[in-house]
Amino acid sequence: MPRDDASLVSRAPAKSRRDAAEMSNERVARVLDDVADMIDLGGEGTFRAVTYRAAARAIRDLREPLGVYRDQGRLTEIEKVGPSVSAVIVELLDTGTAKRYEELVARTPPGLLDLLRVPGVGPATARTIYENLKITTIEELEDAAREGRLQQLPKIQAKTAERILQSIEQLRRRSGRSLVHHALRDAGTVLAYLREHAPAARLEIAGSLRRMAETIGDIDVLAATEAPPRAVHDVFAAYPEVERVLARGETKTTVVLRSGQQVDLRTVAPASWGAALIYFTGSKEHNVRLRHVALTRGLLLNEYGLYRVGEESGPALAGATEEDVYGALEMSWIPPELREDRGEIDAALAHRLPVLVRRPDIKGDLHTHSDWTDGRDSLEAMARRAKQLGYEYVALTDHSISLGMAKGMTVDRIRERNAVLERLDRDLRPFRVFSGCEVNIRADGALDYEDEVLLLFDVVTASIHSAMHQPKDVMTRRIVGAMRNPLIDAISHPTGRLLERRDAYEVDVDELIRVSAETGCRLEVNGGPERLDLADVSVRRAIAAGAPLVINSDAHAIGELEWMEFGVANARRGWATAAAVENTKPLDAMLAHIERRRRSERPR
DNA sequence: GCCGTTTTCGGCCCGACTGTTTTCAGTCG
Repeated sequence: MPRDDASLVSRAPAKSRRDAAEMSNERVARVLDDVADMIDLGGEGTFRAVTYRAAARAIRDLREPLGVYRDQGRLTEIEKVGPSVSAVIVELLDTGTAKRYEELVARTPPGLLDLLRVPGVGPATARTIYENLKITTIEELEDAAREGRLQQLPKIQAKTAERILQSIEQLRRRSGRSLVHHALRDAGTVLAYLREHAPAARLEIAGSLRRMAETIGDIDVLAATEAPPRAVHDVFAAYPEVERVLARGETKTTVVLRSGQQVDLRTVAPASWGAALIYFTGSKEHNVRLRHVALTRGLLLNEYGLYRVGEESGPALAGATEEDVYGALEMSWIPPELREDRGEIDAALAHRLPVLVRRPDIKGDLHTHSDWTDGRDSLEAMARRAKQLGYEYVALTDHSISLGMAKGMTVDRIRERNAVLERLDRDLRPFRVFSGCEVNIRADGALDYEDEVLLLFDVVTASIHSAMHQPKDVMTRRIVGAMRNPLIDAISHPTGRLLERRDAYEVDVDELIRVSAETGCRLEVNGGPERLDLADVSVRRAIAAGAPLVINSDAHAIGELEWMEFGVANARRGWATAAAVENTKPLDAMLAHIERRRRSERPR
């Protein structure tokens, strides 16, 4: 979802009848989130805001459209949806807006919601800033901070003003790109619709989504058809989720969906399918290098095919499939995840591309959460789904004690939880269920638990959840300290970045890689679509240095276990083979690892 | 605003961290 969705104007509910009839769960959830923000800004009961936010989240987790719940009179069965919220939802579904929402909009200064997007600025600060300086835009906030006006306000001094300026800069660098799971969801529904209705021989997603890039710009859809492509484009433009058509030509249509996602459809003849798929998959840099390789052989490559220079109007040497085109250039076929001009073309010319890790290579997920802390499903539901997904084992790694927000586990609760896990472990054999923990690394570098408590677990991953603004050397020492404890198996989301939301904290990743290779403490490739941490380039450096990796979903609900796929894609983008990833190893290797850990057998 | 009873209000996740404060408010997760 593009970032500018966050502005008040673009987030306002749709007014037309047609929109109202089809207001999506996401759209309703966003209005409820706005209501919560505006309640906070107005200073009326914060718990009311908490409820709206909780309802929005529950709605995002629904598996059916809200319309179905309304029609069956089941709206109040949704968590946190009572009489008031359900009335708002019904109004939204029926009319596209709601009185409660309109009233709040009317008395909230336009643009004030935007101030909340600045990390470090919450409702109280936003209100102070507005009441004293009448500031309602991020631009005005920036000016005021630069001119020193901000720090004349109560509770705001130089340091706070400085932090606000930094946050605004971060915000500026955000690009309005979508996270991969959002883009994938939109792409899936578009593709399903086209496959059912459009007269096309082939349909595929191309572009950054096919390359499984960290974040996605437009969704590119490629269609092959013998017939004149007009009919395909007509069907596409009539897709019910289309909000507006930006461009409409003979072979290309660009639309914006209700979700805010832009989608391009292009059509080609089947004989050009492979060449077009390469061209529209990119990256641009990959294509440039590829065309250069073609030219050195006296060939010309474009989206229609591969030709001898000067014979572009004649028959193509290749073009129907990607394999044909790469083959005609005497190269191996290149997996889309590698097409970034980072050496893959030379490797393909030498037929020395690595065999990349695949999702079925993964034997177990070692970072998952249950409703014992901040997850949304039970230990049993998580374990059973993990088994269904074809793994040999799973570790439930709920949060440690200091994450109050996540109901961190006391020693008593750890023992109680272990009893449940032991029963599951017996019941689901030969599948194995391990007791794990995501232990917090505190500001001073200490772990939340003493070693004797860490020994209550089979699998422990450590991570940073607080004090993210420490200097680089302090932060690095903090993490390295955890890595040198042989009871710590891995470091989760090693840089703490949240894509499109928060930069990585200052940390010497190369030092983490070095210590990882030295101690065997693994570095996690986190599959959470808003983390994908480590970044692909760091994954590649880790592999080169011989640092052991582990790919995890960090799932907080059963549906999120499939985020493993994103972690695998990210590892592939970092050229990872199965051998570089520890949790591709089978159960007996995992059991041996747990046994070694129990005896603390690891270089420190 | 919801929830779950101790059925008609009181509690709602709560601790760490930061910056501004000498005891706490705001933000975050």
